[in-house]
Amino acid sequence: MSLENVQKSRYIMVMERIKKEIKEGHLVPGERLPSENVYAKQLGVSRATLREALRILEEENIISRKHGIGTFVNQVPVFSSGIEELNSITEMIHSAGKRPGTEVLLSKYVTPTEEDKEKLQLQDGERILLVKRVRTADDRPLVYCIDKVPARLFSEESHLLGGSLFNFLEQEAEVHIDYATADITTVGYHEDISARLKCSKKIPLLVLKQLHYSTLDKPVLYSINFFRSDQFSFNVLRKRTQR
Amino acid sequence: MSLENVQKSRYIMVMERIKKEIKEGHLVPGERLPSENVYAKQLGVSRATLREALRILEEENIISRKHGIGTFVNQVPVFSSGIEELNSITEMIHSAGKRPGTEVLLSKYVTPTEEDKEKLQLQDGERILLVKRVRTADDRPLVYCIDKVPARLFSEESHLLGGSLFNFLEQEAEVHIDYATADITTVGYHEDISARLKCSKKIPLLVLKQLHYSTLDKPVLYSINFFRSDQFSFNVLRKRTQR
DNA sequence: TTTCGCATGTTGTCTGACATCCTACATGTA
DNA sequence: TACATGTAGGATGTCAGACAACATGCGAAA
Repeated sequence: MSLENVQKSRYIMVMERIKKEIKEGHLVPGERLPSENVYAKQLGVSRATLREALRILEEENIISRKHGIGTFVNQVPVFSSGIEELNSITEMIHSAGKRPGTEVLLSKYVTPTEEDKEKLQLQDGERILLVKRVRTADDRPLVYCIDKVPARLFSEESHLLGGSLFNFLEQEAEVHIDYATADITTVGYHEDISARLKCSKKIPLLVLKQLHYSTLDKPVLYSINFFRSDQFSFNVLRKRTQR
Repeated sequence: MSLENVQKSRYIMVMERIKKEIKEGHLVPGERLPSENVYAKQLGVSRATLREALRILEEENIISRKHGIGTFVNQVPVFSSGIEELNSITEMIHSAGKRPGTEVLLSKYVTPTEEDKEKLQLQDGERILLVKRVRTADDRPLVYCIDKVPARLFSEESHLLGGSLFNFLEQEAEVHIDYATADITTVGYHEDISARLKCSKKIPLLVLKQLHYSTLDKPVLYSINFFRSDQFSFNVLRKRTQR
Protein backbone atom coordinates (compact mmCIF):
# COMPACT_ATOMS: atom_id res chain seq x y z
CA MET A 1 0.00 0.00 0.00
CA SER A 2 0.96 3.53 -0.56
CA LEU A 3 1.79 6.00 2.08
CA GLU A 4 3.90 9.08 1.80
CA ASN A 5 4.92 8.46 -1.78
CA VAL A 6 2.21 10.72 -3.08
CA GLN A 7 3.74 13.45 -5.21
CA LYS A 8 2.86 16.85 -3.81
CA SER A 9 2.03 19.66 -6.17
CA ARG A 10 4.91 21.81 -7.20
CA TYR A 11 3.53 25.05 -5.84
CA ILE A 12 3.27 23.44 -2.43
CA MET A 13 6.81 22.14 -2.57
CA VAL A 14 8.02 25.60 -3.56
CA MET A 15 6.02 27.18 -0.74
CA GLU A 16 7.47 24.82 1.82
CA ARG A 17 10.94 25.33 0.44
CA ILE A 18 10.67 29.09 0.90
CA LYS A 19 9.20 28.68 4.38
CA LYS A 20 12.18 26.54 5.25
CA GLU A 21 14.58 29.16 3.91
CA ILE A 22 13.01 31.71 6.23
CA LYS A 23 12.87 29.43 9.24
CA GLU A 24 16.51 28.47 8.86
CA GLY A 25 17.53 32.09 8.56
CA HIS A 26 18.72 32.11 4.97
CA LEU A 27 16.09 34.75 4.40
CA VAL A 28 15.81 37.22 7.25
CA PRO A 29 12.83 39.45 8.18
CA GLY A 30 12.72 42.61 6.10
CA GLU A 31 14.90 41.15 3.37
CA ARG A 32 13.84 41.33 -0.24
CA LEU A 33 13.40 38.09 -2.12
CA PRO A 34 14.98 37.69 -5.54
CA SER A 35 12.72 39.02 -8.28
CA GLU A 36 10.15 36.57 -9.56
CA ASN A 37 11.95 36.00 -12.85
CA VAL A 38 15.23 35.25 -11.15
CA TYR A 39 13.76 33.25 -8.28
CA ALA A 40 11.66 31.11 -10.60
CA LYS A 41 14.76 30.12 -12.53
CA GLN A 42 16.68 29.44 -9.33
CA LEU A 43 13.93 27.15 -8.08
CA GLY A 44 13.47 25.50 -11.45
CA VAL A 45 9.78 26.31 -11.84
CA SER A 46 7.77 28.68 -13.98
CA ARG A 47 6.95 32.13 -12.78
CA ALA A 48 3.24 31.25 -12.56
CA THR A 49 3.94 28.39 -10.18
CA LEU A 50 6.22 30.52 -8.06
CA ARG A 51 3.54 33.18 -7.90
CA GLU A 52 0.97 30.71 -6.56
CA ALA A 53 3.40 29.74 -3.81
CA LEU A 54 4.08 33.39 -2.98
CA ARG A 55 0.37 34.12 -2.94
CA ILE A 56 -0.12 31.56 -0.19
CA LEU A 57 2.78 32.88 1.83
CA GLU A 58 1.34 36.36 1.52
CA GLU A 59 -2.03 35.12 2.72
CA GLU A 60 -0.33 33.48 5.70
CA ASN A 61 1.29 36.78 6.57
CA ILE A 62 4.81 35.54 6.04
CA ILE A 63 5.74 37.78 3.11
CA SER A 64 4.46 41.04 1.60
CA ARG A 65 4.39 41.87 -2.07
CA LYS A 66 4.59 45.41 -3.33
CA HIS A 67 3.74 46.22 -6.90
CA GLY A 68 6.69 47.73 -8.71
CA ILE A 69 9.00 47.29 -5.72
CA GLY A 70 9.46 43.68 -4.74
CA THR A 71 8.59 40.91 -2.33
CA PHE A 72 9.73 41.07 1.27
CA VAL A 73 9.92 38.79 4.27
CA ASN A 74 7.67 40.19 6.97
CA GLN A 75 9.06 41.59 10.21
CA VAL A 76 6.81 39.20 12.11
CA PRO A 77 6.81 36.06 10.00
CA VAL A 78 4.42 34.18 12.24
CA PHE A 79 4.80 30.49 11.87
CA SER A 80 1.97 30.54 14.23
CA SER A 81 1.83 27.32 16.14
CA GLY A 82 -0.82 29.72 17.25
CA ILE A 83 -4.26 28.44 17.94
CA GLU A 84 -5.29 28.63 14.28
CA GLU A 85 -2.99 25.74 13.54
CA LEU A 86 -4.79 22.59 14.54
CA ASN A 87 -2.69 20.02 16.34
CA SER A 88 -3.47 17.24 18.75
CA ILE A 89 -2.67 17.96 22.38
CA THR A 90 0.03 15.34 22.20
CA GLU A 91 1.68 17.35 19.44
CA MET A 92 1.23 20.60 21.35
CA ILE A 93 2.99 19.25 24.40
CA HIS A 94 5.71 17.74 22.29
CA SER A 95 6.47 20.95 20.47
CA ALA A 96 6.69 22.74 23.81
CA GLY A 97 9.59 20.43 24.55
CA LYS A 98 7.80 18.40 27.21
CA ARG A 99 6.90 14.78 27.56
CA PRO A 100 3.20 14.03 27.03
CA GLY A 101 1.37 11.54 29.22
CA THR A 102 -2.21 10.33 29.54
CA GLU A 103 -4.42 9.05 32.30
CA VAL A 104 -7.63 7.53 30.97
CA LEU A 105 -10.46 8.10 33.43
CA LEU A 106 -13.26 6.71 31.33
CA SER A 107 -13.82 5.07 27.95
CA LYS A 108 -17.26 3.70 27.20
CA TYR A 109 -20.02 3.60 24.62
CA VAL A 110 -23.02 5.68 25.63
CA THR A 111 -26.20 7.29 24.33
CA PRO A 112 -25.53 10.85 23.16
CA THR A 113 -27.24 13.93 24.54
CA GLU A 114 -29.41 16.07 22.28
CA GLU A 115 -26.56 18.54 21.92
CA ASP A 116 -24.16 15.77 20.89
CA LYS A 117 -26.67 14.46 18.35
CA GLU A 118 -26.99 17.83 16.75
CA LYS A 119 -23.31 18.68 16.66
CA LEU A 120 -22.18 15.31 15.36
CA GLN A 121 -25.19 14.97 13.02
CA LEU A 122 -26.22 11.60 14.48
CA GLN A 123 -29.20 9.46 13.46
CA ASP A 124 -31.67 8.31 16.10
CA GLY A 125 -30.31 5.35 18.01
CA GLU A 126 -26.70 5.97 17.15
CA ARG A 127 -24.25 5.71 20.01
CA ILE A 128 -20.99 7.42 20.72
CA LEU A 129 -17.65 6.61 22.30
CA LEU A 130 -17.13 8.86 25.33
CA VAL A 131 -13.59 9.31 26.62
CA LYS A 132 -12.44 11.32 29.61
CA ARG A 133 -8.75 11.81 30.16
CA VAL A 134 -6.21 13.91 32.01
CA ARG A 135 -3.25 14.84 29.84
CA THR A 136 0.06 15.57 31.50
CA ALA A 137 3.23 17.38 30.47
CA ASP A 138 6.32 16.07 32.23
CA ASP A 139 3.94 14.22 34.56
CA ARG A 140 2.18 17.40 35.68
CA PRO A 141 -1.54 17.59 34.87
CA LEU A 142 -2.21 20.20 32.18
CA VAL A 143 -5.58 19.62 30.60
CA TYR A 144 -8.76 17.64 31.22
CA CYS A 145 -10.26 16.25 28.00
CA ILE A 146 -13.74 15.07 27.17
CA ASP A 147 -13.99 13.54 23.70
CA LYS A 148 -17.00 12.23 21.84
CA VAL A 149 -16.85 10.16 18.63
CA PRO A 150 -19.70 8.48 16.73
CA ALA A 151 -19.56 4.72 17.34
CA ARG A 152 -20.27 3.96 13.68
CA LEU A 153 -16.78 5.05 12.75
CA PHE A 154 -15.35 1.92 14.34
CA SER A 155 -15.79 -1.55 12.92
CA GLU A 156 -15.89 -3.05 16.41
CA GLU A 157 -16.02 -1.61 19.90
CA SER A 158 -12.43 -0.50 20.11
CA HIS A 159 -11.09 1.59 22.97
CA LEU A 160 -8.47 4.29 23.23
CA LEU A 161 -5.73 3.25 25.61
CA GLY A 162 -3.35 6.19 25.51
CA GLY A 163 -1.68 8.72 23.26
CA SER A 164 -3.17 10.72 20.46
CA LEU A 165 -6.83 10.48 19.60
CA PHE A 166 -6.00 11.90 16.17
CA ASN A 167 -3.74 8.94 15.42
CA PHE A 168 -6.28 6.54 16.89
CA LEU A 169 -9.00 7.84 14.59
CA GLU A 170 -6.73 7.62 11.60
CA GLN A 171 -5.71 4.04 12.28
CA GLU A 172 -8.90 2.51 13.67
CA ALA A 173 -11.48 4.46 11.73
CA GLU A 174 -9.46 5.62 8.73
CA VAL A 175 -10.72 9.12 9.36
CA HIS A 176 -8.42 12.04 8.85
CA ILE A 177 -9.13 15.26 10.72
CA ASP A 178 -8.80 18.31 8.52
CA TYR A 179 -10.06 21.29 10.50
CA ALA A 180 -12.10 22.31 13.52
CA THR A 181 -14.24 25.15 14.77
CA ALA A 182 -13.18 26.17 18.24
CA ASP A 183 -14.86 28.25 20.88
CA ILE A 184 -12.81 29.68 23.73
CA THR A 185 -14.43 30.41 27.05
CA THR A 186 -13.46 30.18 30.68
CA VAL A 187 -14.85 28.74 33.87
CA GLY A 188 -13.94 29.80 37.38
CA TYR A 189 -13.74 26.55 39.23
CA HIS A 190 -15.04 23.06 38.72
CA GLU A 191 -15.41 20.72 41.66
CA ASP A 192 -14.28 17.56 39.93
CA ILE A 193 -12.11 18.85 37.12
CA SER A 194 -10.08 21.32 39.14
CA ALA A 195 -9.34 18.52 41.58
CA ARG A 196 -8.21 16.20 38.82
CA LEU A 197 -5.91 18.93 37.53
CA LYS A 198 -4.64 19.47 41.06
CA CYS A 199 -5.22 23.20 40.95
CA SER A 200 -6.62 25.52 43.58
CA LYS A 201 -9.88 27.39 43.64
CA LYS A 202 -8.22 30.60 42.61
CA ILE A 203 -7.05 29.31 39.26
CA PRO A 204 -9.72 29.56 36.56
CA LEU A 205 -9.76 27.14 33.65
CA LEU A 206 -9.56 27.98 29.95
CA VAL A 207 -12.20 26.02 28.10
CA LEU A 208 -11.80 24.99 24.47
CA LYS A 209 -14.88 23.51 22.82
CA GLN A 210 -14.10 22.06 19.44
CA LEU A 211 -15.98 20.39 16.65
CA HIS A 212 -13.59 18.54 14.35
CA TYR A 213 -14.33 17.79 10.72
CA SER A 214 -12.94 15.12 8.42
CA THR A 215 -11.52 15.72 4.98
CA LEU A 216 -15.02 15.06 3.64
CA ASP A 217 -16.50 17.88 5.75
CA LYS A 218 -18.24 15.50 8.13
CA PRO A 219 -18.17 16.20 11.88
CA VAL A 220 -16.30 13.32 13.50
CA LEU A 221 -15.17 14.49 16.93
CA TYR A 222 -16.59 16.84 19.52
CA SER A 223 -14.24 17.67 22.33
CA ILE A 224 -14.19 19.88 25.39
CA ASN A 225 -10.81 20.66 26.90
CA PHE A 226 -10.15 22.35 30.25
CA PHE A 227 -6.70 23.90 30.46
CA ARG A 228 -4.95 25.06 33.62
CA SER A 229 -4.77 28.78 32.96
CA ASP A 230 -1.59 29.21 34.98
CA GLN A 231 0.28 26.98 32.59
CA PHE A 232 -1.36 27.76 29.34
CA SER A 233 -2.49 30.56 27.06
CA PHE A 234 -3.59 30.72 23.46
CA ASN A 235 -2.04 33.04 20.96
CA VAL A 236 -3.40 34.13 17.62
CA LEU A 237 -2.36 36.31 14.74
CA ARG A 238 -5.17 38.69 13.89
CA LYS A 239 -5.38 40.46 10.54
CA ARG A 240 -7.43 43.38 9.31
CA THR A 241 -9.32 42.36 6.24
CA GLN A 242 -9.64 45.38 4.04
CA ARG A 243 -6.76 45.57 1.62
CA MET B 1 -6.70 64.34 -1.50
CA SER B 2 -7.22 60.79 -2.45
CA LEU B 3 -9.12 58.30 -0.51
CA GLU B 4 -10.96 55.25 -1.63
CA ASN B 5 -10.37 55.87 -5.31
CA VAL B 6 -7.31 53.64 -5.33
CA GLN B 7 -7.68 50.95 -7.93
CA LYS B 8 -7.54 47.54 -6.33
CA SER B 9 -5.74 44.75 -8.09
CA ARG B 10 -7.84 42.59 -10.31
CA TYR B 11 -7.23 39.33 -8.48
CA ILE B 12 -8.53 40.94 -5.30
CA MET B 13 -11.62 42.25 -7.01
CA VAL B 14 -12.26 38.79 -8.44
CA MET B 15 -11.74 37.20 -5.02
CA GLU B 16 -14.20 39.58 -3.38
CA ARG B 17 -16.67 39.05 -6.17
CA ILE B 18 -16.62 35.28 -5.64
CA LYS B 19 -16.89 35.68 -1.87
CA LYS B 20 -19.94 37.81 -2.43
CA GLU B 21 -21.48 35.21 -4.72
CA ILE B 22 -21.12 32.64 -1.96
CA LYS B 23 -22.36 34.90 0.81
CA GLU B 24 -25.42 35.86 -1.16
CA GLY B 25 -26.20 32.26 -1.89
CA HIS B 26 -25.65 32.25 -5.64
CA LEU B 27 -23.06 29.62 -4.97
CA VAL B 28 -24.07 27.14 -2.30
CA PRO B 29 -21.85 24.91 -0.13
CA GLY B 30 -20.82 21.75 -1.93
CA GLU B 31 -21.54 23.22 -5.35
CA ARG B 32 -18.96 23.04 -8.11
CA LEU B 33 -17.72 26.27 -9.57
CA PRO B 34 -17.56 26.69 -13.34
CA SER B 35 -14.32 25.37 -14.77
CA GLU B 36 -11.45 27.82 -14.74
CA ASN B 37 -11.56 28.42 -18.48
CA VAL B 38 -15.26 29.15 -18.45
CA TYR B 39 -15.24 31.14 -15.23
CA ALA B 40 -12.32 33.29 -16.35
CA LYS B 41 -14.19 34.26 -19.49
CA GLN B 42 -17.36 34.95 -17.51
CA LEU B 43 -15.48 37.24 -15.16
CA GLY B 44 -13.54 38.88 -17.96
CA VAL B 45 -10.07 38.08 -16.63
CA SER B 46 -7.31 35.72 -17.62
CA ARG B 47 -7.11 32.27 -16.16
CA ALA B 48 -3.92 33.17 -14.28
CA THR B 49 -5.64 36.02 -12.49
CA LEU B 50 -8.63 33.88 -11.62
CA ARG B 51 -6.30 31.21 -10.27
CA GLU B 52 -4.63 33.68 -7.92
CA ALA B 53 -8.03 34.65 -6.56
CA LEU B 54 -9.02 31.00 -6.13
CA ARG B 55 -5.72 30.26 -4.42
CA ILE B 56 -6.53 32.82 -1.74
CA LEU B 57 -10.04 31.50 -1.24
CA GLU B 58 -8.63 28.00 -0.88
CA GLU B 59 -6.16 29.24 1.72
CA GLU B 60 -9.00 30.88 3.61
CA ASN B 61 -10.86 27.57 3.67
CA ILE B 62 -13.74 28.82 1.59
CA ILE B 63 -13.24 26.58 -1.44
CA SER B 64 -11.41 23.33 -2.21
CA ARG B 65 -9.71 22.48 -5.47
CA LYS B 66 -9.32 18.94 -6.68
CA HIS B 67 -6.94 18.13 -9.49
CA GLY B 68 -8.75 16.65 -12.44
CA ILE B 69 -12.17 17.07 -10.84
CA GLY B 70 -13.04 20.66 -10.14
CA THR B 71 -13.34 23.44 -7.60
CA PHE B 72 -15.97 23.29 -4.89
CA VAL B 73 -17.49 25.58 -2.30
CA ASN B 74 -16.72 24.16 1.15
CA GLN B 75 -19.41 22.77 3.42
CA VAL B 76 -18.28 25.17 6.13
CA PRO B 77 -17.28 28.29 4.23
CA VAL B 78 -16.16 30.16 7.32
CA PHE B 79 -16.32 33.86 6.85
CA SER B 80 -14.80 33.86 10.22
CA SER B 81 -15.51 37.10 11.98
CA GLY B 82 -13.66 34.77 14.28
CA ILE B 83 -10.89 36.07 16.42
CA GLU B 84 -8.37 35.86 13.58
CA GLU B 85 -10.12 38.75 11.91
CA LEU B 86 -8.92 41.91 13.58
CA ASN B 87 -11.58 44.49 14.30
CA SER B 88 -11.90 47.26 16.81
CA ILE B 89 -14.19 46.55 19.73
CA THR B 90 -16.54 49.16 18.39
CA GLU B 91 -16.85 47.15 15.20
CA MET B 92 -17.26 43.89 17.12
CA ILE B 93 -20.16 45.26 19.12
CA HIS B 94 -21.71 46.76 16.03
CA SER B 95 -21.61 43.55 14.05
CA ALA B 96 -23.25 41.76 16.98
CA GLY B 97 -26.20 44.07 16.40
CA LYS B 98 -25.72 46.10 19.57
CA ARG B 99 -25.07 49.73 20.28
CA PRO B 100 -21.49 50.47 21.40
CA GLY B 101 -20.77 52.97 24.14
CA THR B 102 -17.70 54.18 25.98
CA GLU B 103 -16.89 55.47 29.44
CA VAL B 104 -13.42 56.99 29.62
CA LEU B 105 -11.93 56.43 33.07
CA LEU B 106 -8.49 57.82 32.38
CA SER B 107 -6.55 59.46 29.58
CA LYS B 108 -3.11 60.82 30.39
CA TYR B 109 0.51 60.93 29.24
CA VAL B 110 2.78 58.85 31.45
CA THR B 111 6.21 57.26 31.64
CA PRO B 112 6.12 53.69 30.30
CA THR B 113 7.07 50.63 32.31
CA GLU B 114 9.99 48.47 31.20
CA GLU B 115 7.57 46.00 29.66
CA ASP B 116 5.86 48.77 27.70
CA LYS B 117 9.21 50.08 26.48
CA GLU B 118 10.20 46.71 25.17
CA LYS B 119 6.90 45.85 23.52
CA LEU B 120 6.44 49.22 21.84
CA GLN B 121 10.17 49.55 21.04
CA LEU B 122 10.48 52.93 22.78
CA GLN B 123 13.61 55.07 23.12
CA ASP B 124 14.70 56.24 26.57
CA GLY B 125 12.67 59.19 27.72
CA GLU B 126 9.75 58.56 25.37
CA ARG B 127 6.32 58.82 26.91
CA ILE B 128 3.05 57.10 26.16
CA LEU B 129 -0.64 57.91 26.14
CA LEU B 130 -2.41 55.67 28.65
CA VAL B 131 -6.16 55.20 28.28
CA LYS B 132 -8.49 53.21 30.49
CA ARG B 133 -12.06 52.71 29.39
CA VAL B 134 -15.15 50.62 29.96
CA ARG B 135 -16.88 49.66 26.74
CA THR B 136 -20.57 48.93 26.77
CA ALA B 137 -22.99 47.10 24.50
CA ASP B 138 -26.55 48.43 24.73
CA ASP B 139 -25.40 50.29 27.86
CA ARG B 140 -24.31 47.11 29.65
CA PRO B 141 -20.58 46.92 30.51
CA LEU B 142 -18.84 44.31 28.39
CA VAL B 143 -15.12 44.91 28.42
CA TYR B 144 -12.50 46.88 30.35
CA CYS B 145 -9.77 48.26 28.09
CA ILE B 146 -6.26 49.45 28.86
CA ASP B 147 -4.55 50.98 25.83
CA LYS B 148 -1.02 52.29 25.44
CA VAL B 149 0.22 54.36 22.49
CA PRO B 150 3.62 56.03 21.98
CA ALA B 151 3.24 59.80 22.48
CA ARG B 152 5.45 60.56 19.49
CA LEU B 153 2.70 59.46 17.13
CA PHE B 154 0.71 62.59 17.96
CA SER B 155 1.72 66.06 16.86
CA GLU B 156 0.30 67.55 20.03
CA GLU B 157 -1.08 66.12 23.24
CA SER B 158 -4.41 65.00 21.91
CA HIS B 159 -6.84 62.93 23.91
CA LEU B 160 -9.33 60.25 23.02
CA LEU B 161 -12.82 61.24 23.97
CA GLY B 162 -14.92 58.32 22.83
CA GLY B 163 -15.44 55.80 20.09
CA SER B 164 -12.91 53.78 18.21
CA LEU B 165 -9.23 54.03 19.02
CA PHE B 166 -8.51 52.60 15.58
CA ASN B 167 -10.21 55.55 13.93
CA PHE B 168 -8.56 57.97 16.34
CA LEU B 169 -5.11 56.67 15.44
CA GLU B 170 -5.87 56.87 11.77
CA GLN B 171 -7.09 60.45 11.92
CA GLU B 172 -4.82 61.99 14.56
CA ALA B 173 -1.65 60.03 13.92
CA GLU B 174 -2.17 58.86 10.36
CA VAL B 175 -1.30 55.38 11.48
CA HIS B 176 -3.16 52.46 10.03
CA ILE B 177 -3.32 49.23 12.01
CA ASP B 178 -2.68 46.17 9.90
CA TYR B 179 -2.39 43.19 12.24
CA ALA B 180 -1.87 42.19 15.85
CA THR B 181 -0.49 39.34 17.89
CA ALA B 182 -2.94 38.33 20.57
CA ASP B 183 -2.56 36.25 23.67
CA ILE B 184 -5.63 34.83 25.36
CA THR B 185 -5.61 34.10 29.04
CA THR B 186 -8.04 34.33 31.92
CA VAL B 187 -8.15 35.77 35.39
CA GLY B 188 -10.48 34.71 38.16
CA TYR B 189 -11.44 37.96 39.72
CA HIS B 190 -10.05 41.45 39.82
CA GLU B 191 -10.97 43.80 42.64
CA ASP B 192 -11.25 46.96 40.58
CA ILE B 193 -12.02 45.67 37.11
CA SER B 194 -14.73 43.20 38.08
CA ALA B 195 -16.43 46.00 39.98
CA ARG B 196 -16.26 48.31 36.97
CA LEU B 197 -17.79 45.59 34.81
CA LYS B 198 -20.44 45.05 37.47
CA CYS B 199 -19.87 41.33 37.61
CA SER B 200 -19.73 39.00 40.58
CA LYS B 201 -16.81 37.13 42.05
CA LYS B 202 -17.88 33.93 40.41
CA ILE B 203 -17.50 35.21 36.89
CA PRO B 204 -13.94 34.97 35.60
CA LEU B 205 -12.65 37.38 32.98
CA LEU B 206 -11.25 36.53 29.58
CA VAL B 207 -8.07 38.50 29.03
CA LEU B 208 -6.87 39.51 25.58
CA LYS B 209 -3.38 41.00 25.44
CA GLN B 210 -2.62 42.45 22.04
CA LEU B 211 0.29 44.12 20.34
CA HIS B 212 -0.88 45.95 17.23
CA TYR B 213 1.36 46.71 14.26
CA SER B 214 1.11 49.37 11.60
CA THR B 215 1.31 48.76 7.87
CA LEU B 216 5.04 49.41 8.19
CA ASP B 217 5.46 46.59 10.72
CA LYS B 218 6.01 48.99 13.62
CA PRO B 219 4.32 48.30 16.98
CA VAL B 220 1.94 51.17 17.64
CA LEU B 221 -0.57 50.03 20.23
CA TYR B 222 -0.40 47.69 23.18
CA SER B 223 -3.72 46.85 24.70
CA ILE B 224 -5.10 44.64 27.44
CA ASN B 225 -8.79 43.84 27.34
CA PHE B 226 -10.83 42.17 30.07
CA PHE B 227 -14.04 40.62 28.77
CA ARG B 228 -16.96 39.45 30.87
CA SER B 229 -16.85 35.73 30.21
CA ASP B 230 -20.58 35.31 30.68
CA GLN B 231 -21.23 37.56 27.70
CA PHE B 232 -18.36 36.75 25.48
CA SER B 233 -16.37 33.95 23.90
CA PHE B 234 -13.84 33.78 21.12
CA ASN B 235 -14.17 31.46 18.20
CA VAL B 236 -11.51 30.36 15.77
CA LEU B 237 -11.19 28.17 12.72
CA ARG B 238 -8.30 25.80 13.17
CA LYS B 239 -6.67 24.03 10.26
CA ARG B 240 -4.28 21.12 10.04
CA THR B 241 -1.24 22.07 8.06
CA GLN B 242 0.00 18.97 6.38
CA ARG B 243 -1.53 18.58 2.99
C1' DT C 1 -20.93 -9.82 -16.55
C1' DT C 2 -16.56 -8.08 -15.98
C1' DT C 3 -12.46 -5.76 -17.35
C1' DC C 4 -9.82 -2.72 -19.91
C1' DG C 5 -8.67 1.31 -22.64
C1' DC C 6 -9.73 5.70 -24.31
C1' DA C 7 -12.09 10.13 -24.91
C1' DT C 8 -13.24 14.03 -22.35
C1' DG C 9 -13.01 17.59 -19.07
C1' DT C 10 -10.71 19.37 -15.08
C1' DT C 11 -6.82 21.52 -12.47
C1' DG C 12 -1.59 21.99 -12.67
C1' DT C 13 2.41 23.84 -15.12
C1' DC C 14 5.02 26.23 -18.67
C1' DT C 15 6.44 30.00 -21.91
C1' DG C 16 6.69 34.57 -23.54
C1' DA C 17 4.90 38.89 -23.85
C1' DC C 18 3.01 43.35 -22.39
C1' DA C 19 0.93 46.59 -18.60
C1' DT C 20 1.40 49.08 -14.52
C1' DC C 21 3.83 50.81 -10.75
C1' DC C 22 7.92 52.53 -8.20
C1' DT C 23 12.81 53.93 -7.68
C1' DA C 24 16.89 56.18 -8.89
C1' DC C 25 19.55 58.93 -11.66
C1' DA C 26 20.32 62.43 -14.91
C1' DT C 27 19.04 66.73 -16.65
C1' DG C 28 17.40 71.32 -16.74
C1' DT C 29 16.04 75.54 -14.43
C1' DA C 30 15.85 79.17 -10.94
C1' DT D 1 23.08 75.07 -4.62
C1' DA D 2 18.38 73.76 -4.50
C1' DC D 3 14.45 72.09 -6.66
C1' DA D 4 11.45 70.30 -10.26
C1' DT D 5 11.10 67.27 -14.21
C1' DG D 6 12.02 63.59 -17.46
C1' DT D 7 13.65 59.10 -18.39
C1' DA D 8 15.33 54.40 -18.03
C1' DG D 9 15.23 50.26 -15.63
C1' DG D 10 13.39 46.74 -12.76
C1' DA D 11 9.74 44.98 -9.99
C1' DT D 12 4.95 42.83 -9.64
C1' DG D 13 0.36 42.39 -12.19
C1' DT D 14 -2.07 40.59 -16.24
C1' DC D 15 -2.70 38.33 -20.49
C1' DA D 16 -2.84 34.49 -24.11
C1' DG D 17 -2.15 29.92 -25.57
C1' DA D 18 -0.38 25.48 -25.07
C1' DC D 19 0.64 21.01 -22.96
C1' DA D 20 0.88 17.79 -18.63
C1' DA D 21 -1.24 15.22 -15.00
C1' DC D 22 -5.28 13.51 -13.08
C1' DA D 23 -10.21 11.63 -12.50
C1' DT D 24 -14.39 10.06 -14.50
C1' DG D 25 -17.51 7.60 -17.41
C1' DC D 26 -18.57 5.07 -21.43
C1' DG D 27 -17.99 1.61 -24.82
C1' DA D 28 -15.50 -2.27 -26.67
C1' DA D 29 -13.48 -6.58 -25.76
C1' DA D 30 -12.94 -10.77 -23.11
